[in-house]
Parts: sequence; C-alpha cells; structure tokens
Amino acid sequence: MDFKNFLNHISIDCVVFGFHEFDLKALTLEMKFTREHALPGGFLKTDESLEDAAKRILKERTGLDKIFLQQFKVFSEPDRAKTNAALKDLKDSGNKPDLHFFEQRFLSVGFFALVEYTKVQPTPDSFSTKCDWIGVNEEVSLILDHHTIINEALKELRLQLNYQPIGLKLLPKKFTMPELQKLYEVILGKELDRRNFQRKILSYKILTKLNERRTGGAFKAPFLYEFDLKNYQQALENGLTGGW
Amino acid sequence: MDFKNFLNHISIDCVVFGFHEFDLKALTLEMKFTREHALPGGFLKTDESLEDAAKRILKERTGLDKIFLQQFKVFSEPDRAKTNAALKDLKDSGNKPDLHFFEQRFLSVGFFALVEYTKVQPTPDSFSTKCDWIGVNEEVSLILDHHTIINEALKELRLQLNYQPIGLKLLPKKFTMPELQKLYEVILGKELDRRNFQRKILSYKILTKLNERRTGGAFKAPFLYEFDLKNYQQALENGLTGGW
DNA sequence: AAAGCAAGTGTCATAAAGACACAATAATAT
DNA sequence: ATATTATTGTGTCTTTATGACACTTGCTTT
Repeated sequence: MDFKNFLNHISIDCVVFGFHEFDLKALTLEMKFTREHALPGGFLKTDESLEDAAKRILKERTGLDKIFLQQFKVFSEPDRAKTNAALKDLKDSGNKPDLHFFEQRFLSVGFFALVEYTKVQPTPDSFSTKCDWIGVNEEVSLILDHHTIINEALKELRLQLNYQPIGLKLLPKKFTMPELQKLYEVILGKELDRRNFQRKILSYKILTKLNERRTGGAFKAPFLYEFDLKNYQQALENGLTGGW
Repeated sequence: MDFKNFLNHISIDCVVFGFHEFDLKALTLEMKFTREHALPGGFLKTDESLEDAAKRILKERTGLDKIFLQQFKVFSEPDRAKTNAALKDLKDSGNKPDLHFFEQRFLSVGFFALVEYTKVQPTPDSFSTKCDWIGVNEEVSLILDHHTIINEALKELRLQLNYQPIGLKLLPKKFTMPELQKLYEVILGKELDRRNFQRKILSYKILTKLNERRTGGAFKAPFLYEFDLKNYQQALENGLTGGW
C-alpha cells in the first residue's frame, strides 16, 4: 500500500448496519494482533469526495456496489488516538515505511451505511483476520473511539427514521410485519404495540401486502409485504408524520 | 498569520443564524477585493478539536463566548474550490508566503450556530471589509459552495427543530408569541395557524407567560414569554412530539 | 371617537394514538 | 388424529391531537 495518494489527517469510518435474526448488527473487522474489533474504514484519495471514498471502502469490505450511505459526524478530538491499538498491529506487521502516515493525527468522518444483511460478503482487509457482524448492543472491545462512533450512528439512525428509507435498505425485498416492527423497535430502543404499529405503518400506504406467507417458522405464518417504492419515497420527502 | 500550526486540508465554515425583524439571518463577511460574501470560517490548529476551533473562530467574528454550535456536514467535493475567489483576495493582498496553504484542497466542516442577534458584534477578518447579516433567502453572491452550505444548514435546522433548543438560542430572553411563531414559520418555510400554534406550543409547558406586554408596536400589545429552561430541556430529550 | 388591525380566547369536527379483546392458524406435542 | 401453543390477523373503544374557523379585546392611528 502506498499512502502518498491519500490526504493527510483525514480518515473515514463506516458503521454498516444490517438486520438479521431480529437484531441490528454492525460490520466489524477483527485486528490481526490485538484481536480488537474495528469499524471498516480507510483514507481519502487526493481527488475523491468523502462519499466516493466511503463507497470504495465499503465495496472492498462487502462486495456491494450501490450502498446507501450518509455521513453523520466528524470525530476530531485531538486525543482520540491516544491509545492506538491499530498502530501496534501495524508495527507488528512490519509495515515500517507507512508508519509516519499512521502516526499523524486523524479526523475521522463517520458514515453510516444501510445494507441487506444477506447480500454482504464480509471481507477482511490487510490488518485484520476476520470481518464479521456484531450486535449493536453486544459488548465487544473496539479500537479508538469506535464504540462512540457506533452509538452516534445509532442516534442518527433514530433521528432519521422518518426521513430516510431505512426499512427499505435494511430489509430483504419481501418481509413480514413482525420483522418490520422489530426493526423499528430495535432502532428506537423501545417496544411498540403490534396492532397500533401495523395500523400506523399501513396508513402511510408505503407497503404492498402480498398473497404470500412466510412459512417454516413456528406458529401462524405471517403475510409478506414489499415496499411501494414510489409511495415510500414520496412519503419520506415530508417525513412520515408523527412519532413512534 | 502563520499557518504552520494549522492542519492541512481542513477548514471550517460556520452558518451563524440570528433572528431579527421577523426574519432569519446569517452572518457573512464581505471580501475586500471581490466584494463577494463568505461565511465566517477558519482552520484547525494541530491540537484542537473542530468544536473548539469553531468556537475560537466565532468568538473572533461575534465577540460571543458560549455559542450554541453543531457540526452538520463535511463539504468534500474535490472541485468545490475550482473558482476560488478568496484566492484572488489573498493574492491581491500580497500575502505570498501563505499562498501554498490556501491553494491546497480543503474539506470544509460545516457548523451551524444559533445566536441572539442583538448580542453579536459583527467583526470582519483580515480578508474582509465588512461583517454583516444577510437574510437567508436574500440573493447574495457567495464564494465557493457557501450558498450550498447555508441551504444544508437550513435543512438541518428544520430537521432538528424538535430536538434542539432552537427558539431558546435564537430569541431574546423575553419574546412574544407572534415572534416565536414567525421563527418557526421561517425555519419551516410555511405559514402556521396562529391559534393552533399557540395551543400546541403551550401544551409542551416549555413557556412561562409573563405579566408584561411588548408595547410600542402598532396595535394590541402582545404578552411576553420566557422559556422554562428545565421543562424545555426535558421536553427536547425525547423530542417535541408531532409535526408542524 | 371611530377605524383598523393584530392579539387573546374558544368551539367544533375530524384524525391520530393508546389500550385492549378475540378469533384464526401453522407447527409441535400427545 | 387431536390438542396445545404461541403467534398472527383483525376490530373496538376511549382519549388526545389536529385543523379549520369565529368572536372579542385592546393598542395605535386618523
């Protein structure tokens, strides 16, 4: 890796959200030596925008091309890298010529991404052995301020629930009402009444009920739904009204 | 000015919102030579956080110390400085040694600030002759992408209206109901029903009605209100419910 | 003293939200 | 086969919030 094409002082960290088994997950890398987890991230090339860089980085980690992405905050505390465990990984990897690049101060631009869990091919980078999902509330040791970054991303997600196509991007094409509800619950951090949730979400006319059910699970098979893209987009323009 | 204590590639631009004569204003500088307007901005010292830098910058432009500030977006398009009028100002000012610093690519971190209009002492910097307010919808020629930055700040303001103490920070300590309503209207970009607005805002219990009226204006003198700090803060934690 | 207009207050109809009850059904246990 | 179990589908009732609008009050101007 050659770092002369990258801008100094600027890094990117991505919180890639996925939804699986009724739980909200984030994609992380496990560092080779310290075994700590890290968010997928990288640096900014001299001729690219932050958004393009994040896309490039996530393409490498997930195999996905058209990822829903949004920057949400820059993490700029001067001492955020005080105990930079990643540096140890770098040193142990014997990557001497690049140490100067890594030792500088970085402002990290936080992005969150919304992906369909099953479409992702988690792929480690050269500093990590594994790339895998963690539950967003799971207790995992993360490098630097990455724990903070995840929490801030979650806050942002909550704030944007009525303005971004969050369900659309996180769920598979066909999904059940309980799945959609659980997604809302885990993002909001609170339980919702099943019947009132259904009434409200249906009132927006953003769902199409299919003549299919999800069988195989225990108990009564729930109907499948799809998003009505046109109506969903339109409804989001003014924000889905009211709170949850 | 010496730029060796500043980080390369990173700048800060602030949209300082103020509310005056029933209109939302932003603070701008008028450049010495090009006469274009620019947002107050600056650079990041090697040992400072973005938030501290923005505070330092705004202290210089407004005289104010404890400003409500929030970063909202990084502007990173590689060609955002293609026609950098500010550079012309610099060249004309004969500031040769610093040209290298200014000619590099900058990512600008956008902040918005909320201030009490009357408390601000607009103070130009070394590149500008004037520091003054413009109406946010006024047609003014702004350098670079500063027009975009203002618009994005406005969007963010709208989004956060129910989550941040926007009224509190923009209005004087005592204010009338019509003033508060107009503030909401100008932020939302639409008119609200006077009576329904009052009913709703009062239902949050975040206002204290005073036994005073604002006299001097034409027609019936409206009552003055103050924010109830405790209740306001608390209400914002979960967000004021419902839409406007 | 009257006019003009904004501010103060209230009412009614409709819509949304919250709480809850009961029937239907797919897999599992007997 | 049949009963069991846990979940899903659907509906009702009450309370609260919203939207539309009318009338009165009071400060300043003419």
